[in-house]
Amino acid sequence: MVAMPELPEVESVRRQLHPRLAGRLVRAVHLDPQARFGAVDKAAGHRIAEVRRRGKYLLAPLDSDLELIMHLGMTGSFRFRGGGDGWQPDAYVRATFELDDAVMDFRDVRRFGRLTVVPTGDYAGIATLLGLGPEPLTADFDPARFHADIARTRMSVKPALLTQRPVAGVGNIYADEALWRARINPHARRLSRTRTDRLHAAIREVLVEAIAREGTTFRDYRMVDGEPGRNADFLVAYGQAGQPCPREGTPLRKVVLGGRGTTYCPRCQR
DNA sequence: AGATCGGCCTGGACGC
DNA sequence: TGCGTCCAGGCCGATC
Repeated sequence: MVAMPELPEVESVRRQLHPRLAGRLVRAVHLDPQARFGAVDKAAGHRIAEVRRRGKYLLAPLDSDLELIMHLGMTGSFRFRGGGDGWQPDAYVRATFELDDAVMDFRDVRRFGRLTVVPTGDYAGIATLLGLGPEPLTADFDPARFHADIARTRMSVKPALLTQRPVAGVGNIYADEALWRARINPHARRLSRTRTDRLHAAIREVLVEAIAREGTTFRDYRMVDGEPGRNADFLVAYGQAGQPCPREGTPLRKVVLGGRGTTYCPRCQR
Protein backbone atom coordinates (compact mmCIF):
# COMPACT_ATOMS: atom_id res chain seq x y z
CA MET A 1 0.00 0.00 0.00
CA VAL A 2 1.16 3.49 -0.67
CA ALA A 3 -1.21 6.29 -0.04
CA MET A 4 -4.76 6.15 -1.36
CA PRO A 5 -5.88 9.69 -0.83
CA GLU A 6 -9.47 9.53 0.38
CA LEU A 7 -11.72 12.25 1.71
CA PRO A 8 -9.58 13.18 4.76
CA GLU A 9 -6.40 13.37 2.70
CA VAL A 10 -8.03 15.34 -0.10
CA GLU A 11 -9.65 17.70 2.40
CA SER A 12 -6.29 18.26 4.11
CA VAL A 13 -4.76 19.09 0.73
CA ARG A 14 -7.67 21.38 -0.09
CA ARG A 15 -7.22 23.37 3.10
CA GLN A 16 -3.63 24.13 2.17
CA LEU A 17 -4.28 24.56 -1.53
CA HIS A 18 -7.18 26.99 -1.27
CA PRO A 19 -5.26 29.94 0.25
CA ARG A 20 -2.44 29.45 -2.25
CA LEU A 21 -4.68 29.28 -5.33
CA ALA A 22 -7.74 31.42 -4.63
CA GLY A 23 -7.54 34.57 -6.72
CA ARG A 24 -4.43 33.44 -8.59
CA LEU A 25 -4.06 33.66 -12.34
CA VAL A 26 -2.89 30.56 -14.21
CA ARG A 27 -0.35 31.91 -16.67
CA ALA A 28 0.53 28.58 -18.28
CA VAL A 29 0.31 24.84 -17.76
CA HIS A 30 3.21 22.57 -18.71
CA LEU A 31 2.46 18.88 -19.12
CA ASP A 32 4.52 15.73 -19.12
CA PRO A 33 4.19 14.60 -22.77
CA GLN A 34 3.20 11.11 -21.58
CA ALA A 35 0.42 12.46 -19.36
CA ARG A 36 -3.05 11.72 -20.62
CA PHE A 37 -4.68 14.66 -19.00
CA GLY A 38 -7.67 16.16 -20.73
CA ALA A 39 -7.91 19.80 -21.56
CA VAL A 40 -6.10 20.99 -18.45
CA ASP A 41 -4.04 23.42 -20.53
CA LYS A 42 -7.29 25.31 -21.08
CA ALA A 43 -6.76 26.67 -17.57
CA ALA A 44 -4.08 28.96 -18.98
CA GLY A 45 -5.15 32.58 -18.94
CA HIS A 46 -7.86 32.07 -16.34
CA ARG A 47 -8.16 33.03 -12.71
CA ILE A 48 -8.95 30.55 -9.95
CA ALA A 49 -11.83 31.58 -7.71
CA GLU A 50 -11.45 28.96 -4.99
CA VAL A 51 -10.61 25.33 -4.30
CA ARG A 52 -13.53 23.15 -3.26
CA ARG A 53 -13.84 19.43 -2.67
CA ARG A 54 -16.44 16.84 -3.65
CA GLY A 55 -15.62 13.35 -2.45
CA LYS A 56 -12.03 12.76 -3.53
CA TYR A 57 -12.15 15.43 -6.24
CA LEU A 58 -10.72 18.90 -5.95
CA LEU A 59 -12.78 21.43 -7.91
CA ALA A 60 -11.46 24.86 -8.75
CA PRO A 61 -13.89 27.20 -10.51
CA LEU A 62 -12.17 29.43 -13.04
CA ASP A 63 -13.44 32.55 -14.72
CA SER A 64 -15.18 32.18 -18.12
CA ASP A 65 -17.42 29.42 -16.74
CA LEU A 66 -14.65 26.86 -16.63
CA GLU A 67 -13.75 24.45 -13.88
CA LEU A 68 -10.40 22.87 -13.12
CA ILE A 69 -10.83 19.32 -11.82
CA MET A 70 -8.05 17.54 -9.94
CA HIS A 71 -7.90 13.99 -8.61
CA LEU A 72 -4.90 12.71 -6.68
CA GLY A 73 -5.36 9.10 -7.78
CA MET A 74 -3.09 6.91 -5.66
CA THR A 75 0.06 8.95 -5.33
CA GLY A 76 -0.71 12.50 -6.43
CA SER A 77 0.45 15.58 -4.55
CA PHE A 78 0.73 19.31 -5.16
CA ARG A 79 3.92 21.10 -4.22
CA PHE A 80 5.12 24.67 -4.56
CA ARG A 81 8.60 25.74 -5.58
CA GLY A 82 10.62 28.10 -3.46
CA GLY A 83 8.31 27.73 -0.50
CA GLY A 84 11.04 26.92 1.98
CA ASP A 85 10.00 23.30 2.42
CA GLY A 86 12.88 22.01 0.33
CA TRP A 87 10.69 20.84 -2.53
CA GLN A 88 12.55 20.40 -5.81
CA PRO A 89 10.80 19.01 -8.90
CA ASP A 90 11.79 15.43 -9.65
CA ALA A 91 11.16 12.83 -12.35
CA TYR A 92 7.58 12.28 -11.14
CA VAL A 93 6.26 15.77 -11.85
CA ARG A 94 3.46 15.27 -14.38
CA ALA A 95 2.22 18.84 -14.66
CA THR A 96 3.39 22.29 -13.69
CA PHE A 97 1.13 25.30 -13.18
CA GLU A 98 2.75 28.65 -13.73
CA LEU A 99 0.79 31.09 -11.58
CA ASP A 100 1.13 34.83 -11.40
CA ASP A 101 3.06 34.62 -8.14
CA ALA A 102 4.13 31.00 -7.76
CA VAL A 103 4.93 27.73 -9.50
CA MET A 104 2.96 24.63 -8.50
CA ASP A 105 3.92 21.07 -9.47
CA PHE A 106 1.60 18.07 -9.65
CA ARG A 107 3.67 15.04 -8.66
CA ASP A 108 2.27 11.58 -9.27
CA VAL A 109 4.43 8.47 -9.23
CA ARG A 110 1.80 6.00 -10.46
CA ARG A 111 0.02 8.30 -12.88
CA PHE A 112 -3.44 7.45 -11.54
CA GLY A 113 -4.13 11.11 -10.90
CA ARG A 114 -6.27 13.13 -13.27
CA LEU A 115 -6.35 16.78 -14.23
CA THR A 116 -8.80 18.38 -16.61
CA VAL A 117 -10.76 21.51 -17.35
CA VAL A 118 -14.46 21.35 -18.21
CA PRO A 119 -17.30 23.84 -18.63
CA THR A 120 -18.62 24.58 -15.14
CA GLY A 121 -20.47 21.58 -13.77
CA ASP A 122 -20.17 19.56 -16.98
CA TYR A 123 -19.12 16.22 -15.56
CA ALA A 124 -20.47 14.12 -18.42
CA GLY A 125 -17.01 12.71 -19.11
CA ILE A 126 -16.27 11.96 -15.46
CA ALA A 127 -18.68 9.20 -14.55
CA THR A 128 -17.74 8.83 -10.89
CA LEU A 129 -18.04 12.56 -10.25
CA LEU A 130 -21.31 12.66 -12.16
CA GLY A 131 -22.84 9.89 -10.05
CA LEU A 132 -21.17 10.90 -6.80
CA GLY A 133 -23.17 10.34 -3.64
CA PRO A 134 -23.73 12.89 -0.87
CA GLU A 135 -20.97 14.55 1.10
CA PRO A 136 -20.70 12.54 4.32
CA LEU A 137 -20.00 15.50 6.61
CA THR A 138 -22.96 17.58 5.52
CA ALA A 139 -26.71 17.31 6.05
CA ASP A 140 -26.92 15.88 2.53
CA PHE A 141 -25.78 12.56 4.00
CA ASP A 142 -29.20 11.38 5.03
CA PRO A 143 -29.59 8.09 6.97
CA ALA A 144 -32.80 7.14 5.20
CA ARG A 145 -31.39 7.70 1.75
CA PHE A 146 -28.19 5.91 2.73
CA HIS A 147 -30.18 2.89 3.83
CA ALA A 148 -32.22 2.93 0.62
CA ASP A 149 -29.06 3.06 -1.49
CA ILE A 150 -27.38 0.24 0.41
CA ALA A 151 -30.57 -1.84 0.38
CA ARG A 152 -31.22 -1.34 -3.31
CA THR A 153 -27.97 -2.80 -4.61
CA ARG A 154 -27.16 -6.48 -4.68
CA MET A 155 -23.51 -5.76 -4.02
CA SER A 156 -21.80 -6.45 -0.71
CA VAL A 157 -21.61 -3.39 1.47
CA LYS A 158 -17.89 -2.77 1.11
CA PRO A 159 -17.72 -2.77 -2.70
CA ALA A 160 -20.92 -0.73 -2.67
CA LEU A 161 -19.22 1.95 -0.57
CA LEU A 162 -16.25 2.04 -2.93
CA THR A 163 -18.49 2.90 -5.89
CA GLN A 164 -18.86 6.38 -4.33
CA ARG A 165 -22.60 6.26 -4.95
CA PRO A 166 -24.06 5.75 -1.45
CA VAL A 167 -21.63 8.31 -0.05
CA ALA A 168 -18.74 10.33 -1.47
CA GLY A 169 -15.10 10.06 -0.51
CA VAL A 170 -14.84 6.71 1.28
CA GLY A 171 -12.03 4.52 -0.08
CA ASN A 172 -10.42 1.28 0.97
CA ILE A 173 -8.90 2.48 4.23
CA TYR A 174 -11.89 4.27 5.72
CA ALA A 175 -14.34 1.66 4.43
CA ASP A 176 -12.51 -0.99 6.46
CA GLU A 177 -12.27 1.33 9.46
CA ALA A 178 -15.94 2.33 9.39
CA LEU A 179 -17.18 -1.25 8.91
CA TRP A 180 -15.07 -2.39 11.84
CA ARG A 181 -16.39 0.40 14.00
CA ALA A 182 -19.99 -0.34 13.02
CA ARG A 183 -19.40 -4.10 13.58
CA ILE A 184 -20.59 -4.94 10.07
CA ASN A 185 -19.12 -7.71 7.95
CA PRO A 186 -17.82 -6.28 4.66
CA HIS A 187 -19.53 -9.11 2.75
CA ALA A 188 -22.96 -8.24 4.15
CA ARG A 189 -25.80 -7.38 1.77
CA ARG A 190 -29.16 -5.77 2.26
CA LEU A 191 -28.38 -4.30 5.66
CA SER A 192 -31.15 -3.38 8.07
CA ARG A 193 -31.84 0.25 8.82
CA THR A 194 -30.35 -0.20 12.28
CA ARG A 195 -27.09 -1.34 10.79
CA THR A 196 -26.91 1.29 8.06
CA ASP A 197 -27.54 3.87 10.77
CA ARG A 198 -24.54 2.50 12.68
CA LEU A 199 -22.47 2.59 9.51
CA HIS A 200 -23.65 6.11 8.72
CA ALA A 201 -22.42 7.30 12.11
CA ALA A 202 -19.18 5.31 11.90
CA ILE A 203 -18.30 6.77 8.50
CA ARG A 204 -18.68 10.28 9.86
CA GLU A 205 -16.63 9.47 12.93
CA VAL A 206 -13.66 7.92 11.17
CA LEU A 207 -13.56 10.72 8.59
CA VAL A 208 -13.77 13.50 11.17
CA GLU A 209 -11.03 11.91 13.26
CA ALA A 210 -8.78 11.38 10.24
CA ILE A 211 -9.24 14.97 9.08
CA ALA A 212 -8.22 16.15 12.54
CA ARG A 213 -4.98 14.21 12.03
CA GLU A 214 -4.61 15.52 8.48
CA GLY A 215 -5.05 12.12 6.89
CA THR A 216 -3.23 8.80 6.66
CA THR A 217 0.28 8.66 5.20
CA PHE A 218 2.07 5.40 4.42
CA ARG A 219 4.60 6.73 1.98
CA ASP A 220 3.58 9.03 -0.83
CA TYR A 221 0.67 11.05 0.49
CA ARG A 222 1.87 14.51 1.40
CA MET A 223 0.13 17.73 2.09
CA VAL A 224 1.01 20.83 0.10
CA ASP A 225 3.63 21.78 2.69
CA GLY A 226 5.23 18.34 2.38
CA GLU A 227 4.12 17.14 5.80
CA PRO A 228 2.66 13.64 6.19
CA GLY A 229 -0.70 12.96 7.82
CA ARG A 230 -0.71 11.54 11.32
CA ASN A 231 -3.58 9.05 11.15
CA ALA A 232 -1.64 5.91 10.16
CA ASP A 233 -0.92 4.90 13.76
CA PHE A 234 -4.62 5.06 14.63
CA LEU A 235 -5.90 2.52 12.09
CA VAL A 236 -7.46 -0.48 13.80
CA ALA A 237 -8.54 -2.57 10.79
CA TYR A 238 -6.90 -1.52 7.52
CA GLY A 239 -3.47 -3.14 7.19
CA GLN A 240 -3.80 -4.87 10.56
CA ALA A 241 -4.41 -8.45 9.37
CA GLY A 242 -3.31 -10.98 11.97
CA GLN A 243 -3.37 -8.43 14.76
CA PRO A 244 -5.86 -9.06 17.56
CA CYS A 245 -9.17 -7.27 17.17
CA PRO A 246 -9.06 -4.36 19.64
CA ARG A 247 -12.60 -5.27 20.78
CA GLU A 248 -12.11 -8.88 21.75
CA GLY A 249 -8.79 -10.24 20.55
CA THR A 250 -9.73 -12.43 17.58
CA PRO A 251 -7.04 -12.16 14.88
CA LEU A 252 -8.20 -9.88 12.09
CA ARG A 253 -8.67 -11.62 8.76
CA LYS A 254 -7.67 -10.34 5.33
CA VAL A 255 -9.60 -11.33 2.22
CA VAL A 256 -9.99 -10.00 -1.30
CA LEU A 257 -13.45 -8.55 -1.84
CA GLY A 258 -14.42 -6.88 -5.08
CA GLY A 259 -10.77 -7.04 -6.06
CA ARG A 260 -9.67 -5.03 -3.03
CA GLY A 261 -7.83 -6.06 0.08
CA THR A 262 -10.25 -6.12 2.98
CA THR A 263 -9.45 -6.60 6.66
CA TYR A 264 -12.09 -7.31 9.29
CA CYS A 265 -12.81 -9.19 12.49
CA PRO A 266 -14.55 -12.48 11.65
CA ARG A 267 -16.11 -12.62 15.10
CA CYS A 268 -17.50 -9.21 15.94
CA GLN A 269 -18.24 -7.98 12.42
CA ARG A 270 -21.35 -9.84 11.43
C1' DA B 1 -29.19 -1.08 -16.37
C1' DG B 2 -26.63 -2.91 -12.88
C1' DA B 3 -22.76 -5.78 -11.73
C1' DT B 4 -18.25 -7.60 -12.76
C1' DC B 5 -13.71 -7.68 -14.46
C1' DG B 6 -9.41 -6.36 -16.58
C1' DG B 7 -6.35 -2.59 -17.43
C1' DC B 8 -3.90 1.40 -16.28
C1' DC B 9 0.85 2.50 -13.75
C1' DT B 10 4.92 2.14 -10.88
C1' DG B 11 8.10 0.96 -7.22
C1' DG B 12 8.80 -1.84 -3.48
C1' DA B 13 8.71 -6.39 -1.35
C1' DC B 14 9.84 -10.87 -1.92
C1' DG B 15 11.82 -15.31 -3.69
C1' DC B 16 15.44 -17.80 -5.73
C1' DT C 1 23.76 -9.15 -6.53
C1' DG C 2 20.32 -9.33 -9.68
C1' DC C 3 16.54 -10.66 -11.90
C1' DG C 4 11.67 -11.99 -12.23
C1' DT C 5 7.18 -11.99 -10.16
C1' DC C 6 3.68 -10.27 -7.41
C1' DC C 7 1.15 -6.70 -5.03
C1' DA C 8 -1.22 -2.26 -4.01
C1' DG C 9 -5.70 0.21 -5.75
C1' DG C 10 -9.24 4.56 -7.70
C1' DC C 11 -11.32 4.80 -11.57
C1' DC C 12 -12.77 3.68 -16.25
C1' DG C 13 -14.34 1.19 -20.13
C1' DA C 14 -15.83 -3.17 -21.98
C1' DT C 15 -18.66 -6.93 -21.36
C1' DC C 16 -22.05 -9.90 -19.47
